[in-house]
Amino acid sequence: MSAASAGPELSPAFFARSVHEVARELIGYRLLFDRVGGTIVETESYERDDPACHAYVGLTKRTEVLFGPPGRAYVYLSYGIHSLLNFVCEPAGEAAAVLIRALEPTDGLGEMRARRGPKHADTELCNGPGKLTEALGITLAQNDTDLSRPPFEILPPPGEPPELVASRRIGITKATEKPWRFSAAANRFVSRPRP
DNA sequence: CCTGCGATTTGCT
DNA sequence: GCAAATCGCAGGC
Repeated sequence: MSAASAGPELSPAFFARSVHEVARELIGYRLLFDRVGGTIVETESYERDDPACHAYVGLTKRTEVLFGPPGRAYVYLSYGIHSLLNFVCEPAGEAAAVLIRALEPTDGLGEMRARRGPKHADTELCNGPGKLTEALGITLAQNDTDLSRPPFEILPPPGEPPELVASRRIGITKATEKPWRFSAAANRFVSRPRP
């Protein structure tokens, strides 16, 4: 366990370490956006020297957020449709991020259904990186914004963090062998069953 | 239960 | 010009 959280507020220093460490520790934390959100149950880590990471190509207009200071949101458009939320990690000049892949909804289920559609079961509201941003109302407007300030709120687990499972990352074609997908064991809100 | 496909935009080659 | 860190729906078993 690391640390450092004196108050309920999560400081940028939390993100200024190994992206894989942060990705593991985030499981069990609560993520809220405008008071809507839930417990993080699935993450993936991407590092600079990683062919699957956007920063692999170096510094461009798109990746400058990744090369910037830790503790910011990196939001980009996937398949022209979905906004995917990442937390920028490691000191400025490095380039790494944690992709938030699934939440167990705890707050604002009504608003989530208003955005996602009324017929979704609880387990289908936030069980995917594109689904959770839609449920929370996160868009490209949040790219390069500060995670330690409203409307973002990231809170440590109230008790013991859940047991972790590491497996291969999903939906990528490069560096698929890396075990950098982390999820809460036996949790029904993950995006897909683990191997 | 599972597999296949279209949607729709951006960023880099 | 095309691949992409996805999703929902259709259709088959």
